[in-house]
Amino acid sequence: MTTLPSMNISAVERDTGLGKDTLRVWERRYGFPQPARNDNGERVYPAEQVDRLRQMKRLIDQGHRPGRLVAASDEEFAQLCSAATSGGRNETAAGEASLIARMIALVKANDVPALRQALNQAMMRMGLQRFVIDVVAPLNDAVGEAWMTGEFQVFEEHLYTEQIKSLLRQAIGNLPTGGGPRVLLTTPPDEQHVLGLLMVEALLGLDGATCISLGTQTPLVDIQRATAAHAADIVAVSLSAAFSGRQVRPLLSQLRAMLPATVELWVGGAGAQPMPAQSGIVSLPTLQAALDALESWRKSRANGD
Amino acid sequence: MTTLPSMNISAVERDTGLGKDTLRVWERRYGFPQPARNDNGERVYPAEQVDRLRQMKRLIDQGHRPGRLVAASDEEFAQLCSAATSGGRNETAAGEASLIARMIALVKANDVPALRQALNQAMMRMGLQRFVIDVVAPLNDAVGEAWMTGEFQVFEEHLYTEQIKSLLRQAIGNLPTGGGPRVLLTTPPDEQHVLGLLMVEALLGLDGATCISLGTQTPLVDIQRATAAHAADIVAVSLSAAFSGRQVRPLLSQLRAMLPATVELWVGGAGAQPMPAQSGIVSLPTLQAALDALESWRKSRANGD
DNA sequence: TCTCCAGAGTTGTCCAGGACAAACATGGAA
DNA sequence: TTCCATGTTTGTCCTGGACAACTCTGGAGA
Repeated sequence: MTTLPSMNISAVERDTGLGKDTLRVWERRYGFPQPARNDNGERVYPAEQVDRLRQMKRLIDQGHRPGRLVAASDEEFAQLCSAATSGGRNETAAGEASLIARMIALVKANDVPALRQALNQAMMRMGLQRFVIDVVAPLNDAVGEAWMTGEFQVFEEHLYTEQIKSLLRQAIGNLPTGGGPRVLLTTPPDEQHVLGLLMVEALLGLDGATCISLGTQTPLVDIQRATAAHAADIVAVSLSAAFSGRQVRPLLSQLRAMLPATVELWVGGAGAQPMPAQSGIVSLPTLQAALDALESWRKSRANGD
Repeated sequence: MTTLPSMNISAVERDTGLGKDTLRVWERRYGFPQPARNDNGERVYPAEQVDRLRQMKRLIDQGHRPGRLVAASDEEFAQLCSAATSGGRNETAAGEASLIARMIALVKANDVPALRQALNQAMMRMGLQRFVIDVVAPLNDAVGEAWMTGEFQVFEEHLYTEQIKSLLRQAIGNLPTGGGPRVLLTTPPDEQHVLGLLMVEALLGLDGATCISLGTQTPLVDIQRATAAHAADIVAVSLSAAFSGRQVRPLLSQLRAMLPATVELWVGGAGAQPMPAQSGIVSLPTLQAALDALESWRKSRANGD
């Protein structure tokens, strides 16, 4: 109980998402992190530095650069953390701001039954579509920010995520069987976040599309195979901000090249950068954009395209 | 469409679960894998070798050793793959063998609606408890084996997993609110498999326990914090066979030391090795054992322990 | 003033080859 | 047979170097 937890380099890699090579090269170049060494000469990272690394990773995902972050003073750093999500993509609808604040408080209080009830109630009142767009999406952002500023523990974020997952799956299960386009939903390898997928599945299913979800981390070859096996009209992949920006472009190009031209490729989530128009890749910066894209697909098909 | 997919060392690490260092050292020691090199001298692994590596990883998780596997001929190797799960932990109840074979066929046929219906029907007929123990568990083994012998594509396994997850979550959501012990459910970092967790949650919830699931990959410190925050009586972690055997013992010891002595620590799944009796760790090799452990916990509490 | 581009700086990932602790197997003694 | 000592196997860590891809900066030209 009294051992302050310190981690070896593998554990830090898992916990922060920063590769072993990156951790070593940062130490060499910037002098941070500066782990102790055990008897065998291996790096041993104190918990404090691991926390800092986690925050740095998050800031880097948002476009900051490591060289600047290590040079920043503690005050500057804290300021960056707070300011991080202020440019949030999901504007909180004015009417729901207090609802979201209340739910955040319930997570903080670890009151699962009350949280579940509040979520359920909101969903009933607003309907699934508005609930997903106006509550779940901004709530995700809020939880992410709370985690960032140290207000939330990891386990609280986990608990929150579980509740949302459970709720959305329940809702999706109760949707009538769809017609419309057949949409294959998944994320590429290395992308573990499933919430975006579930939100899209709920919205599209609600609008009458047939969603086939493969869950997370499907190898590209298998996305290709599944598209053929299920005669999908659309492949939709979700990328979180944690998905390193530099790999996005080549990965999507590769996937696009592997799919038949008649199949649309949609990319959503915080990691979805604007795409060149002729790339054959549809970028969906918001959930609303996914609904629009669905409508536009239907129109183009109706016109015999 | 014509490019045969070949991968760099990072991609292979993701796909196979073998670390970069391991891949390089195997090449040095055993001469396998033997990737080509690109213009920059970097390894480029052909898809064929990656498939082989995936199978080797699985066999190693089951206790085989790399040195033997690379020395084995193709016939010996194929035989090992088939024989792999024959010592399966979840004996298929005689009456349900054909049901399971039928479901495997449905997955193979990519017929999601029929699969869903068959699963639902079986669950209704058998009740949740027997369904989980006699159908879901052996079905998981069967899917794993089918994947191993190359009968299933990765995306088919993904699709199957999604359906089971959805079904179990639905069932769990419909359970009445529990009393009994408060059980915290999760997996440690690096363990991504959630199915075992859901099966246990269904069984324990059905038996009246209160389950608090944190999902997968909770850092040990956060398991500790969540245990306190939710006043859990029992912490249950699930380890799949993919969880490397050598890390299990120290990880569980560390976790055990971090929890109050009054909290029981249960370990289930294929990665759960028998534990020394005085270690304070309860090993649950089967799902039935979890139910027994619950009963035994209740008895010991009733006796004023 | 704005736009564009070349050069300098930054950053993540790869490489080679060495080392070592922990896990495993093997064979002989009790 | 059971048990233990000894040799072998295996995964992971280390150092220090390299380089391609990306970002920033300042100056030339419209």
